[in-house]
Amino acid sequence: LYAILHDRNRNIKLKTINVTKGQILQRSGELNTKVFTVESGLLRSYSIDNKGKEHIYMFAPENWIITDNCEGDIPCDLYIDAIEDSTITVTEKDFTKLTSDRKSLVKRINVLQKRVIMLMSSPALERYQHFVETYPDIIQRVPQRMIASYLGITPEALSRLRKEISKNK
Amino acid sequence: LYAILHDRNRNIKLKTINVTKGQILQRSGELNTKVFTVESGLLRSYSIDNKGKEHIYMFAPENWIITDNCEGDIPCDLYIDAIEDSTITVTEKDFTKLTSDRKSLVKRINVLQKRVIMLMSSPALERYQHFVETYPDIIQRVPQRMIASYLGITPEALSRLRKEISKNK
DNA sequence: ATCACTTCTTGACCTAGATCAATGCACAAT
DNA sequence: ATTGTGCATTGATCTAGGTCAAGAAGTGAT
Repeated sequence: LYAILHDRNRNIKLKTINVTKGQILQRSGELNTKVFTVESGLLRSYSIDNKGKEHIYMFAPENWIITDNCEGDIPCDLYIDAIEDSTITVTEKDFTKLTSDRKSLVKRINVLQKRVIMLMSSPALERYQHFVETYPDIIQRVPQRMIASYLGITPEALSRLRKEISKNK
Repeated sequence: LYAILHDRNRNIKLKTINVTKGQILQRSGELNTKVFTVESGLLRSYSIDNKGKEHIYMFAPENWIITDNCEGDIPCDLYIDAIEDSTITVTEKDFTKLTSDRKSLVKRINVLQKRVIMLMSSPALERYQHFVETYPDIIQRVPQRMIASYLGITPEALSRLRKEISKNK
């Protein structure tokens, strides 16, 4: 499928690239028309608030799609970079119109819904436990401060939470 | 279009109903296969945490679609009820597979993305101001405690924020 | 081996927002 | 008119988590 569309040369760029840990693929403020599909490795997207603090919006391990979900001509909010050396496929957003199906969009909305609900209604401890259960693999692969950032707390707070948990066992 | 599909009688129920203020359309824990399209009026979806506290997930004024975004056989997390007397169209989720287009899903993801980022990185005051700018009409139509719930704070906190704002003007 | 760099931890203190409780206020029902 | 009933406000206090600062412990580069 990819090949066919590529051959027809419909203004579609589709390439597989290798990125190294730390490499930034996308910056806040840029116009973004790219969607990244992770073949191997781990990416993340994050915003930086007006105090300069990072807030991780999403982790993208193997087989995830990651992008800043913004309209074509509006500068986007998120940075995207590689947490591990990764191999990724880069597609234009308008190409994903053809491929990314309803199902995966709905799935993404599901995840976001849970996220919003958790952020509003659960204390940090529960958010952490939920994260551990839901993404046990990611825990192993990223530094704790990133987990903290994803959970919306400071690394210090997470450290104390974990201490508390290990004490109560 | 509706009429045609309806006529063909493909297991699709599509009806327009009137609901009165306070009427509950959907409860957490139920299996939900419905999508509500608001013709007129105002609905909301919300979760109730384990302390019994409501957290508004979404407001749906005219022309919005509201549903619990959960898989077919998984009990859902959200309640949906009417804040105003409303006229709504009820469709089955599998019907929306045919109609709800990519564009509206993507739009929804946009809104959620902003929401998550705001929840994590902005203090209550900024979230409130952002809400006022983004949904000026809704402010007029719902009690403050619901705005507070949407923002993830208590009514008391919102009251004090507003006091602060009016003082500084 | 050591220096630089980053992560994690711990302690002391601070603050945004929560909680609890009382009061005032509007408006609907009798 | 008056008695609810729910909403908004205000005050007093409390707490989860933030901030700041200082170690400890791991990791890589020279």
